Amino acid sequence: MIDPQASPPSLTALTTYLLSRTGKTARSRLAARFAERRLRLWHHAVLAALSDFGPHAQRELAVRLAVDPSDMAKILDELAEDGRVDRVRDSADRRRVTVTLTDAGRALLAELDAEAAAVQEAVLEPLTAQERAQLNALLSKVFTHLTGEA
Amino acid sequence: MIDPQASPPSLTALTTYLLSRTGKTARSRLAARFAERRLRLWHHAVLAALSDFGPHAQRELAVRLAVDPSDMAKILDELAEDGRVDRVRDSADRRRVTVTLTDAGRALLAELDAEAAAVQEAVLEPLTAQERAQLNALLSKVFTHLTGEA
DNA sequence: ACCTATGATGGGTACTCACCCACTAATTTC
DNA sequence: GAAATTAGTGGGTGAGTACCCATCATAGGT
Repeated sequence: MIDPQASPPSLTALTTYLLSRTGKTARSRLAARFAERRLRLWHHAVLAALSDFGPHAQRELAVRLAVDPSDMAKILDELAEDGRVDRVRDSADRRRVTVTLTDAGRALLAELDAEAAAVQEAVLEPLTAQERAQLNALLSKVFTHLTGEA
Repeated sequence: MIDPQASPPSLTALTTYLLSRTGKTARSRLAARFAERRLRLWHHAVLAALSDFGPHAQRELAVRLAVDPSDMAKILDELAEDGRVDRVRDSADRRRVTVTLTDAGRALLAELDAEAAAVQEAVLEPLTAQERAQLNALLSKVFTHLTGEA
């Protein structure tokens, strides 16, 4: 019987391969948890953006998260349906819709954050607190480099 | 104007978020390079597995790389069409097909490895050699933990 | 020899995801 | 005030992916 887990060493030697694989499992694990609530990762990102930056016009949200405005509308539909966000027409510019986080939205965000933390705990389990800090610092460098160069 | 690069801090604080994002860009960059050759990442993985472990029966390859046997057949179709692998019926068990890397396959693998190295160089550019070694060691721990627990 | 199990293959399906176009309403420009 | 621009929305499309099933040839068990 062949061990399915044994990936080719010439691949596991690549840091980007490890990055890709571990990132993928982390994302899919969280996505699976969210799916039980009929939510996707974008819902979490939108709630987080609203919490971090305050109310947004829809288009601003879409630009910030690099999502198609049309898709953002659909995501907000679902969040608004459950009362997680409020959408109110801007009285100054009646084309715009200002999106605000509701209390229910804040509550949901806290739950989703907890889910994310739980997944992270499971993924980073073999690392000490020091190593986790190291990893985060290294990845932050890479991330800002990647997002900054585009 | 809103900066599209500015992700919510509460997300970038999550190591798994950074893991997911950086892994995704690394993978998609390499996939884009491979696509120019009409290849996908699986082609690289298959060639690497054949190089690292030697000839395989098709099913063994599929199990090892966790790919559906049906999909493996299609991948090998494409590699065989360009003469990158040889597929010969096993004379002992004529159901099995033994897949072997050809010289042309080895040559292609070298090129794909170079592409992967180039992408990795671009992604990890801001890190020193020491930091890269650290990152690789940390990710290796996480990776073996994740693949081992399933 | 018969029955069951296995390897390879072809074909098709379901699902996600990013993307794009058309349309309406409202605003700005000239 | 007519024309051009912008915000939001609905609808649809195409690529990519992971499955799943049916089939055929071959082996192995009894």
